[in-house]
Amino acid sequence: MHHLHHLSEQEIIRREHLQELRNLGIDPYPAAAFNVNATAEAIKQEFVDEAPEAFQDVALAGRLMVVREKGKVTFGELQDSSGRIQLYISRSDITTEDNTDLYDVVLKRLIDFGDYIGVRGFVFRTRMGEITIHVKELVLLSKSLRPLPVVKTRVNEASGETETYDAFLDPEQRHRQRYVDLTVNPQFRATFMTRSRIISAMRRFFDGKGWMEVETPILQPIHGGAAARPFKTHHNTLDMELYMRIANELYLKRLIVAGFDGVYEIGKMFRNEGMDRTHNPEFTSMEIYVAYKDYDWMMNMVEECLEYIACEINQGNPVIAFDQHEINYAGPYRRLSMYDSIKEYTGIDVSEMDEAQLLEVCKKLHIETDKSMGRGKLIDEIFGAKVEKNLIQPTYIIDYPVEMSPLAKKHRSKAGLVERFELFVNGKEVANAYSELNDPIDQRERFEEQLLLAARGDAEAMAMDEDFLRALEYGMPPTSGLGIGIDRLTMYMTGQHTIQEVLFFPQMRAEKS
RNA sequence: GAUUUCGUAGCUCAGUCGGCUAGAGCACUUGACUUUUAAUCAAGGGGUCCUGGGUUCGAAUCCCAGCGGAAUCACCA
Repeated sequence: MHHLHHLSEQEIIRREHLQELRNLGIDPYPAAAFNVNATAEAIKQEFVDEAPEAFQDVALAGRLMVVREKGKVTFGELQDSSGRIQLYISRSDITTEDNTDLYDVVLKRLIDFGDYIGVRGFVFRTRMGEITIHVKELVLLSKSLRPLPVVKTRVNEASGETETYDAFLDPEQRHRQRYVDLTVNPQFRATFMTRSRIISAMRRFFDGKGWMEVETPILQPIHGGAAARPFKTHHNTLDMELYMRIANELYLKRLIVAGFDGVYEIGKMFRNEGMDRTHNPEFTSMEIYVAYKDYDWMMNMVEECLEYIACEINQGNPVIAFDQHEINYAGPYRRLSMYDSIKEYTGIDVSEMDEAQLLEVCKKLHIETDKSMGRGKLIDEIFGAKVEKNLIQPTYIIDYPVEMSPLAKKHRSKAGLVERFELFVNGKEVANAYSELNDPIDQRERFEEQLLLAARGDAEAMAMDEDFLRALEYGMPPTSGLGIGIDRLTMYMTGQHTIQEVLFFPQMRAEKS
């Protein structure tokens, strides 16, 4: 956006302040580093009145968020990455008798709420009991030309609770201007910090097992590995249609073919589908493949992994509340077959039914169907409508119909099923895993069945991937694979109800100019 | 994609049944104040009432269309 937006009165005033600072010889955007030796939270936690010696020379930097002028003395609040601490600035401390400009002009008039400043001084406690920095030196580090929303808080003396006034909570503004959101709403910073800790704990867990983090292509000539509609793009030099990946499964399996025992990738997937509070066009998934294992082993591994992550972010406690539910991530989780789960929640045994009978069941249960749906899809519809929402505590649904899972190995003892499980928490899927199909002839037939589904109108059916089949023909060891939706796991582990709250920059419509 | 609902100052919001020059708090400007804390006190400035049509003597308000947001539902993780 190149056009100048109409400047508000306050923006014009701040630009005037900027010019006046320059006229006084003060650079509003100085280049030199300002070295800090403390943070707001650390001081507030560590300062003790009996031993102030350790806090005689502290240096902090951050935004000046609240200013309370009181004549020749000013109180302010400095906000750094850790939190806020009060500043006490007295004119006689920062200026000389013959020139009080730094206080009377610069601080009181030209420095605005939201500016970045650096301060040096000593820590003390005011009469009102607040730990405060007595400022001896003050420098402007960066001028703010737009006024931030003014969110005020105070502690209610009766209840002891913090009350917020004029909160900045409009979702559109918060998401479009996340930098503003995170500046004035410190309560939302914690979610993103936890997200980071979830991912790093997961990495630590996998790395500790000796598995290798890898990267595979995002631009793919064939979109495989999942059922979803892709984004298309075009490479000019190759003059070639490419797809943004909807999954990385087929590439990770190629690496198992290549001889690695365990590979995993944490990265973005892209699906050109609807957006709502649990779906963003790009989302983060973790996929891992481990050779010589099966899905039973994988269920144990997932229990161990999620318990580890939960404890890492929750002070050693694997129980994390979501809504009114106390979700316990410590294993073992309940294991229930797909057919048994449908029987449990509908009373209907669909295990022996054919397509026509399943259509009847759907009709009876008021589930919409269409002609493109095969037997597996119909069973999935019934499951989605009647079972899924009931699975609050971590629950494995195991042994899916073969039609639903073209990349999973046929069940070792149950005909028509595959060795697959999905993990449900809070009524939603958070993980999906198989004993991977490594029989190249079977895999080719499954792809061919997908082509038939595509011909019936299933836009999400998988495409044939000849190179992947070639890899399997060279031989892939028995392998178990797992995918975990990182965004959804983060939602559940941070108590958030929308994916927008766990993404720094959720996709939005173009802003109108 | 469907339904419901919302869009007023930098921010949070009032604005009755259609009726004076569209309001409040915070923020901003000027002034007072050397331990305040939603600081206080005094004075002042600030508006494309989302956009475009329509009805009307008169529209922030009613009608139509559009743009944008939110909620619920449907599909996907």
